[in-house]
Order: sequence, then C-alpha cells, then structure tokens
Amino acid sequence: MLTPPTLTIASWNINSVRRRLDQIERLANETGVDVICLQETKASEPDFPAAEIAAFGYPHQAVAGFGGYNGVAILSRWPLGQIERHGHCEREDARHISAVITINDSEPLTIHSVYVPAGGDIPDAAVNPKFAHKLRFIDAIADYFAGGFGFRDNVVVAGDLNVAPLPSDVWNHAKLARIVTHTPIEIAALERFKRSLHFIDALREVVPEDDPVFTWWSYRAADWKAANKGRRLDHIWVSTPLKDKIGGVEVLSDVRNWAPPSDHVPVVLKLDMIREQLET
DNA sequence: ATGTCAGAAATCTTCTGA
Repeated sequence: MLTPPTLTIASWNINSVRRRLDQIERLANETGVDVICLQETKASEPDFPAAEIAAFGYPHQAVAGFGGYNGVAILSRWPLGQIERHGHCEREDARHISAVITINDSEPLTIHSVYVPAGGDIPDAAVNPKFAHKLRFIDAIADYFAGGFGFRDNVVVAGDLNVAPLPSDVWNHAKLARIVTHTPIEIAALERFKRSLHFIDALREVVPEDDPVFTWWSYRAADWKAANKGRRLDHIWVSTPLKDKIGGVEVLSDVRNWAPPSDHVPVVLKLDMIREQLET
C-alpha cells in the first residue's frame, strides 16, 4: 500500500450531520483530509448517512449517536480498529468515541472524538446541574486518560471541549471571565484533563499564545465576521510522542460562511509522522 | 436579557439543548 506523506485529522462540531452532509463532501474535496472527528451529529445510528459519507471517501466510520442531540463520529480514509464508545458520569450519551488507525503496524494511533457538555448558562455547580455535569465529565475523561494509556502511546484528542482556556481564546477575556466556557474553574478542570496524559495543545504549538484564535462564532450575531465575538472551543491535542510530528494546524474559518453554516468551524492537524518514518 | 439554529413531538407551534 502506498504510504501518504502526512496524516491530516480534522475536528468539527457540525451541528447536525444530515443538515450539513454536502459540507462534508466539500471539506473532503477541498482539503482531502484523512480523518474527520465530528461532534453534535444529532442523528441516531440508523439515521447516520454512512453510505453517503463512504462515497465521499470515508468508508471507515466509528459512530455513536441517538436522536435529537449530542452524537460523535470518526470518519476515515484509513481502516479503523478497536472502535470503542465511552460513557462518562454513568451516562451513555454519545459524547466520546475512539478508534485506532492502522496505517502501519509499528505505530498505532488512537484517535478520540470528544464532545464536552456545554454546561448551561450559570457558572455555578451548586445551582446549575448542567454546569456540575460539565465539570464532572471533564474530571471523568481525565481519569480515563490517566488510567488507560502510557505516556509513550500515540494519542490524539479532537473535539468540542467547550472551554476556551487562554485569554487569547476569546474575543474579550475580562468580559467573559464569568461566562460559561471561560471561567477559571472550567479552565482548571480542562488543564487537569490536559495533564492526564501530558497532552499538547497542537494549535498553540504553531500559533503564539497571544494571538487570538477562534473556532466558534454564535449564530446570534447579525454578522459573525464583523462582530468577531468568537471563542476557541474546538481543540486538537496530541500526546507527547507526537509533539515533534506536528506539521501544522489550521482553523478553516471560511467554513463559517458555508450555507447553511454550523456555528463551529473545522480545525485541521497535519502530522508528519509517516514521512519521518520513511526517512529513518 | 437579547438573538439564531436544529431536532423532536406534535402540529401548522412549542419545547429542549446549544
């Protein structure tokens, strides 16, 4: 089999896979991305448009979903093994699925598509059960990674983590300090999750920490681009062995203009691991 | 507090979740 020079992995909260099916095809055609991790597919597994997506070039799929809300998937041009869905906080709510990508036998790569709960409006776990669930979910997924992997494993976490951790990850740090997605308690929880396997925030490896980067813009602005009140809620993390293989990270903000748009845009990671393996 | 989406269940609109 011909080995590709790179492996590209996208993370995209698509806000209904059926509503935006043609945009998956467009993303495939315009970027050629190898793997797409989806969140908020909002489709039951029988309703998931598997055949159509296979025809777009992604015959290998890991899907978890039910009607109405949530739902995650991994779409791949490469075979997927060991597909596992993970329930956290005693729920089977289709927020986390993983698969092992088998490009070569020597270095398996485990890819996770994750959708962290949004958390409601009030950033107080004592009065808002959704916020309490969000914090418990992040703790639970941190425990999962702390207990299930070694620091030498190749692991990619791609998802809507619903937290914008850095001041430059939101349009106004001071104004959002008490707004859910940017509160100190959520940022601390996300940091613990990140440390669970010494994950590296791939985008911030290639974009300076002070540069504003957003992946989500609310539907409620009349003109999302003019207002530009965005947040970086979508992340791709890699485990330490993959750090030196980050070949680039791109936020496809133009996708926010594709009609009808999701409120999130894809983040794409390029890994150079395969090329390095060829050279050694 | 506001606005805008998407899906479900039940209608021709309201609810929930985001």
